[in-house]
Amino acid sequence: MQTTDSFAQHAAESHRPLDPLVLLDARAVRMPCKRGAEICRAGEIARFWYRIASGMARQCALSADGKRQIVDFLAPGDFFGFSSTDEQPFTVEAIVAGTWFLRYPRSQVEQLIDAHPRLSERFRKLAFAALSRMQARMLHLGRTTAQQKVGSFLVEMSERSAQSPDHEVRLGMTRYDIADYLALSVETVSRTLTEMKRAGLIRYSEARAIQILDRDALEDPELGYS
Amino acid sequence: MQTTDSFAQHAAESHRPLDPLVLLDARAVRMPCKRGAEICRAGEIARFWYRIASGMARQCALSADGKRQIVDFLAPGDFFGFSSTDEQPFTVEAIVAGTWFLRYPRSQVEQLIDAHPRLSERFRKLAFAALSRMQARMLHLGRTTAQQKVGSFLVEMSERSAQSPDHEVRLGMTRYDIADYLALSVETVSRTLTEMKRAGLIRYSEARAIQILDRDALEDPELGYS
DNA sequence: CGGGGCTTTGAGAATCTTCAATTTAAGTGG
DNA sequence: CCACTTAAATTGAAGATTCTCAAAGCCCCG
Repeated sequence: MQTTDSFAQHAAESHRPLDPLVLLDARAVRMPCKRGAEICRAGEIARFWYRIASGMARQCALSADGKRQIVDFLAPGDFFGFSSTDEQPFTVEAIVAGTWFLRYPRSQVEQLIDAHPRLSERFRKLAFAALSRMQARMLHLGRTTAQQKVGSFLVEMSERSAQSPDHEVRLGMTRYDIADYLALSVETVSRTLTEMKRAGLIRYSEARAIQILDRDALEDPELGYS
Repeated sequence: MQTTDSFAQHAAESHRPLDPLVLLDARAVRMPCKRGAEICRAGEIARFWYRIASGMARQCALSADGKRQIVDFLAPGDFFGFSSTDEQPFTVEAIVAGTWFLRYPRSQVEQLIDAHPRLSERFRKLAFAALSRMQARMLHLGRTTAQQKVGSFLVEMSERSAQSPDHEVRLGMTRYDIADYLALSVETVSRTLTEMKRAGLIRYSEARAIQILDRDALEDPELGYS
């Protein structure tokens, strides 16, 4: 259901003698980047497709009036840089130190896709999955209260990241990024998290690493605080 | 940039002797549906792809707790029903009388796509475009104030619909649908529209047909009312 | 012409934002 | 490695916006 699954899928299907994704990875360049560094910029010619190898990144859009807004967070395994035109639609920036990404030359990838129907299907479904995920996210952002927004955000992030046994979510991004993404003020995000901590729904390992104690209450605040 | 363009693209490229989309349309069944009727339902086996021929529809998601939310409005030309799994991800319902849609058998379409790389590319880009549009919409929904949400919604709808010379937008959907979509209360939507009317930014032809008088002010409320 | 859904308007309560200040964490250079 | 500098997170209080509850008017359709 998520692009994050792509690594798992890859592993699961590796018994196939000739998985075309291997051909694709042979064309990729693996690159590091620092916290805050730009991986690609909106408006540039889209000569590459990308995938996060490790770390985390934010995908930003620029509105007409020049304001930047985060439209997605990218975790290891996530592809990005797709465009229906020749222009990169979004800017992507690393948000944690030690972020690595893979860069695929678009022209070569498209040639490969044309030659391998299975690869074509794979990428079509990749795009469909990204689309579903994006629409599913609108469910979260479309929530009305800060409690609901932050709660479903935490649950979403925990589902996207590899589940650690203690339900810890390593967020990586700052409160400012979360606020931007959820269309809330930083103060409200902070206050809401504090409130959830007080109510026993979450626990802090660090400011950016949170343990989920009551998942159901996060998804539906009615249950948590009466 | 929008899936709405697909008809225009089709026309523009019709000089080609064998546009593969023609092959695809030959497999389609054209079907009418009444206002409120369900075209497809979330959770069903995804045996078809669909396209709106005329009228308008709403795409709804069901959250875990059973609440329905509108994640997109579909206009003539828009494809839908894509899934990365075998399940239909969303429910789609007609919202105006006289809505017609096209239904494409998925298995046949996928066979055609495998056989025609150009068609494959077309659908890949279709999915990418839908993705961009979805993310662009998050810019709108991510706005903080009701003024900004409703304003950018009107502008978006006017851009998606065929531009009439007097900048009239035929919305089709009710205030309830708009409120659901923008995560606002019906009353706030109504009050905001009334306020915009008073400020001279819009004019009503009917309740669901609105003329845009000051597009810039709608996109950036700072300009409109000081 | 009656009914039901849709739209609008009002007023009070709840929520969120803004402005301001403090505390905590992180990064830098000596 | 520590002191220093800057960024991030938290908390408080006042003001603005939005939501909820309630009711009235409108309009299409049968």
